[in-house]
Amino acid sequence: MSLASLVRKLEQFVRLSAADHAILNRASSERVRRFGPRVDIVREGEKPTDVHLILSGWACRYKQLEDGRRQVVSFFLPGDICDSNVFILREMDHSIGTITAVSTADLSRDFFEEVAANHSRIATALWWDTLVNAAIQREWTMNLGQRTALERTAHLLCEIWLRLRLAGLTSGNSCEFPLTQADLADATGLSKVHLNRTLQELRAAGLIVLKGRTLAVPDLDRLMRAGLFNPNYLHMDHEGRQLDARTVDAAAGCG
Amino acid sequence: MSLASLVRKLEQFVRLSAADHAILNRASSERVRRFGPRVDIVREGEKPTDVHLILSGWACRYKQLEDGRRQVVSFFLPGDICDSNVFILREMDHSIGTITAVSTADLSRDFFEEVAANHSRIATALWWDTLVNAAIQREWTMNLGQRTALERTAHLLCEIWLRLRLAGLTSGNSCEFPLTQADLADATGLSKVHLNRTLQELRAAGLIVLKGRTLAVPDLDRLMRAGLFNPNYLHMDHEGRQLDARTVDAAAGCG
DNA sequence: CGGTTTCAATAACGTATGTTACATTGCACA
DNA sequence: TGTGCAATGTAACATACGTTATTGAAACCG
Repeated sequence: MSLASLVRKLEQFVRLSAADHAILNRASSERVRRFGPRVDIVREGEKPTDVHLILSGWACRYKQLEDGRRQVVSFFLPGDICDSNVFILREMDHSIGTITAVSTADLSRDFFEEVAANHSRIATALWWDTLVNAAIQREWTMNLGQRTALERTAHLLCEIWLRLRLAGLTSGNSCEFPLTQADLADATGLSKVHLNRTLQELRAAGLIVLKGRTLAVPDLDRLMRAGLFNPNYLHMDHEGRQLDARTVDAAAGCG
Repeated sequence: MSLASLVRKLEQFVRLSAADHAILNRASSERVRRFGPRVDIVREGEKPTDVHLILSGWACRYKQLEDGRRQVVSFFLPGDICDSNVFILREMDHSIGTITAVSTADLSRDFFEEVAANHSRIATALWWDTLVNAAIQREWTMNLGQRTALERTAHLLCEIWLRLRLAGLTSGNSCEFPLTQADLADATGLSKVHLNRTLQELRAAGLIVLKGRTLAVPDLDRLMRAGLFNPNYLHMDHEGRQLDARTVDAAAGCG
C-alpha cells in the first residue's frame, strides 16, 4: 500500500517539484479504502463520484452481456489510475472488480482541479498516462481482432510483464501473478479450455513458467516474438530518451 | 467542410460562450488540409505534431502486423478529434488513413494551452469527448472478444448509425455509408468472406438495407437487439438529462 | 481434519469462421 | 460506350477454437 508506483511512473515522464510530491502524498493518504479479493469496486450503471488510484493489489475493468458472457477490458496494477475525470460522466459503462485484495485512494474532483490550476507537470503526466491507457486499449482491440490464441496470450503476458517491471514489481525474471486461467480467458476472449491448451503450448516452448501464483519469463525477447509484441504503444520512452530493456530495469529499480 | 458537427457535439454537453465559439472558429479555419480518399494522414512511428480535427469525410485509425494483418481500431466521422494532446507522445503507435476525401484542421499545442487556461467549458467538453472515445474503444474490445459475427457486425453498424445521427449526418432512416466490406472486415476482425455472409444474413432478416454507398436501418431497435447493443457507453445523455431516441433526433437536427 | 469449493488439466466431439478460388456486378474514365 | 479495375457475391473445403464432461490436486474452512 504505497504511492511509490504512481510516483515512479509519473517521474519517468516529468520531473516533479516538492509541491507536486506534496499534493500527491496528501491525495493518496486521504480517503484510502481496502477491498477483499474478487469484489466489485464500481458497478456498471452507477454514478461515478471519485477517481480510484490503485495503491496495492490487482484489479480489472470488465463488461458483461446479459447472457453472462464477460470481457475483461483492462487490468489495473499498483500505481494505475482508473479514469482521470470520470466524474464528468453520468453513469459508468463498465464495472471494476478486484482480483486480489486491493487498497485504493479516492481522488476527488477538487484534486483534479487543483492539479489543473497549479501543478502543470502532474497534469501533463496524467495526460500522458491517459494517452498510454488509450493506446493499450487499442492494442487489445488489435490483439482480439487479429492475433491467434497463442500470439494473443503471449502478447498479453508481455504487456503485463513490462507494466509490472516498470512498477517495480518483478524480480529477476519472475513475478507474482494472481490471475487465474478464467481471468486470462476473459481477457483474451478465449474459452477456458482453449486458454489452458495455449498456456501448455507456451510452457512446452519454454516461453513461460507459470505455476502457483508465480510467473517466470526466461527469455522476454522470445516471448515478445511469439506474441508479435512491439512495445511502442506503451510509450515508455519519451523526451528523446529511448529506453531499452536496461534503462527500463534501472527506472523500475530506483525508488 | 464545416465546424458544425464538432460544435453540435460539444454543445450537447456544455453551453459555449461567444468567446468559446470564436476560438473554435479560429482554430478550425487556420491550417486546413485536404486529403484524397484512401491515403494516410499520419503513419505509425512518426512524431505527432498536431491534433487533427475532422471537418468533413470519414477516416480510420488502424494498426498493422508485419505479415499484413490489419485491424481498424476506430472510425473518425466529421466533428471527431483524433487525440487531444497526442503531441505529448514521442511517436505514433498507429496510423490514420482516410476512407473518403477528408478535410482536417490541425490543432496546435497552443490551442490546447489556450483552452486549458481560458476556456474551461471547452476543456470539460474535450475531456468528455476523450472519455467517450475511451469507452468506445472498450466496447470494441468487448465486441471482438465476446460477440458472434452477426452480433458484432450489427453492433458496429448501430454505433456508427448513432454517431452519424448525432453529427446530423443521417436523414430519416438512411445515411451515406462509404465503408467497403473490406473496411468492415478489418474493423470487426472477420474475414471478408465471412463479413459478406454476415451482411447477407442481416439483409435477409430485414435489419439493414445496404447498397451502393447507402445504408438504411428500417428498425433501429431490432438492429440494436440483434447486436446486443446498449448505448450507455456513448454517454449521449448527461447533466441529468436522459436522451431517448426522440431527443437525440432533436439534438441532431438543431444547428 | 474431513468436507467442500476452486482451479487446473485432459479428452471427445461440434461448429463458427477462415481460406482459396472464381464469377459477377458496377462504376470510373478513355 | 466500351474497357478495366475495384468491390461484391458464392461455393467447396479446412481448421482453430468452443462446448460439455470428467478427473485430480490444491486451497479453504468450519
